[in-house]
Amino acid sequence: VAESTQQHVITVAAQLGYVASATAAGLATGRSRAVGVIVPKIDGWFYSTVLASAQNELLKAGLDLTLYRLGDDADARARVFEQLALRGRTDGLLAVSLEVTQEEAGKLRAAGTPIVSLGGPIHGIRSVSVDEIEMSAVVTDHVAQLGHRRIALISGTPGRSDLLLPVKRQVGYELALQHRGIAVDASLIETGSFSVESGYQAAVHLLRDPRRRPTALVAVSDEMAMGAMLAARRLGLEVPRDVSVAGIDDHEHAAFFGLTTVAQHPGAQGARAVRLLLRQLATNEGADEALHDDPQPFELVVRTSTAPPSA
Amino acid sequence: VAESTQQHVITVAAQLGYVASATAAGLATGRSRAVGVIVPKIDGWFYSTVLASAQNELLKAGLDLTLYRLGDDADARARVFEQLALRGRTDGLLAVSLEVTQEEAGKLRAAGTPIVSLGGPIHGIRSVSVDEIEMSAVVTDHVAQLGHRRIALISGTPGRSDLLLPVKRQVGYELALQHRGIAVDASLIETGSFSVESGYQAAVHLLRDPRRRPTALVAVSDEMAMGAMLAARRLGLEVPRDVSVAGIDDHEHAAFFGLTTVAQHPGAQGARAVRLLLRQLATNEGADEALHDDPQPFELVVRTSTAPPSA
DNA sequence: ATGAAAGCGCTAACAT
DNA sequence: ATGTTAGCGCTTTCAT
Repeated sequence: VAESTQQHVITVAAQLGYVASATAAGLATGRSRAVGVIVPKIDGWFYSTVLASAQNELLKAGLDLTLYRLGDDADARARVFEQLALRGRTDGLLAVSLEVTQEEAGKLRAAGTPIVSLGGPIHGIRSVSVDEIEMSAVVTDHVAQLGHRRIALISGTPGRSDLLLPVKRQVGYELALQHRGIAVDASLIETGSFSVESGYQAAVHLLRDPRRRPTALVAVSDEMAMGAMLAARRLGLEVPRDVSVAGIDDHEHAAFFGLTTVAQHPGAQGARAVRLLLRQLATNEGADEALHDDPQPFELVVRTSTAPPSA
Repeated sequence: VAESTQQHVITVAAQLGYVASATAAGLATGRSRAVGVIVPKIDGWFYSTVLASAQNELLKAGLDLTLYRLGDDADARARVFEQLALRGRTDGLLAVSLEVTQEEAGKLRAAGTPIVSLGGPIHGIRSVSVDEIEMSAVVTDHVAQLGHRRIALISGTPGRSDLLLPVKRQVGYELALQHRGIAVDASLIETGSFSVESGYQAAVHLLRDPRRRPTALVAVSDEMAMGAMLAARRLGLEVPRDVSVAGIDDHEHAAFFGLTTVAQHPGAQGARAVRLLLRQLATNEGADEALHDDPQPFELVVRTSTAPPSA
């Protein structure tokens, strides 16, 4: 074919706005150039950060991101798994903080695509996560090491989809105390729902009575820790003079609040999970690699909300 | 065919985990059973709420949601529009708070699918949005009506993708003041970046000097208003005794802060936009309906952060 | 009513 | 190296 003719065809095609049909290509190749990301919810700093970086990484590879959000409603959750079963819609799956029933795990497998999980260990699949227990133990130990003995915990009620998270973090707290020879006192443990407001309420309960007041307060999430700081101030207590407060996560607002916390890096985790998935897609290798957890880094960030007890 | 044979086939198919290939169906029908949602970013209360409800609504209809996030990076933004041009990946597009260049608008149109926009008027396409100017005027007027005269504004620097939003809200503020016969004082206008922290900084600037201090403070978003409340407290001022503070949006934390604001309903807006899109998909009708804005409801929510000036 | 066949628009394997 | 052709797995139209 003559050079000029080729040029002409290209020009005309462009003018007509021709673009190759992704669907047809998909049929022919058997790949959809899309990966599904399953999240429990999308509001909340952790999820949106993971999602943003996953999207970024996928976009670089020219892959679409199909979003599946489970939500609180059991009905919607069921619909998601149904939809996922529609084989061939995605080339791979990224499951974020997902804890699934046996049946759901089956549907996931039935999707027949590579899966990588982030932050939620699903039996038999590659997972990227941090050591929640250790992370929690690290902050708790930091507080204990400052000399505190009456260290309260604002724990969390597990949601439908992330059951283990608060439990693990509570275990870390207990382990750290035991390690320092401090007895775990159940009356020093309150439960919140991961929101700022619930942290506020829990802290009010814990701090209200001056006789029983702890000298330090560890919250299982930064958002609850911020609520606790607000509560302390409202009760006329100064942080860290009257109470130390520490959280877990290194939320985007943590620096603003001067909150001592353990930082994890959801963006990096998301990117890593996607790259893992991409590699699996490229090499078509399934379970050849070690499936066990791939522990992600975290580090203690000491700011101004913790100090030795003033007594 | 015998009844029993039919049953048998169905059973075997189920056992094999057979599911119809969405791709093949897509090729045959010309529809992908997915809609693309374009957002500037996904962190932030407004976007994640819209996204969640859009996802919900789509799921009910059995449609996938393909997420396109523009991000701050021009490169990534360009890639998104490229990707979108891959015709046939989506049956429709929902553009959230999107402001596009001429060229980008062209690519959007080239996608050849129905588009509905939410919160960002794009020339020639159906859009669901609130009257930003009026919304802002309503809070400002509420504050003025309480008797305040020195009313400061924490405005916003427009992001790459939502240029007009802060401008419109500032216009609403100015209009409301003029309406009450109050001169707009440029020294009473600070600019933030929509974050809690930037609201804090802006408020510090505005409130630091007791002689020039405004008696009330309107922020162009609730997050900045919360930052302002925190700043006021830090400066030893009590809200609303020493300064009134009001915001716009009715953020999920607004009630917790006792913040007076104007509520808009991103969830309802998202659901409405999706339903509009769905109808367009079903009826294949393009521009037959009125394209002009479809104003969404909002209402003033008076809480405890505003009161008459104490002087 | 049921079944056969002709595409949908690509990719990949083939023959030239 | 280039051009040709046979599918990919559905939907839909057409003949039975």
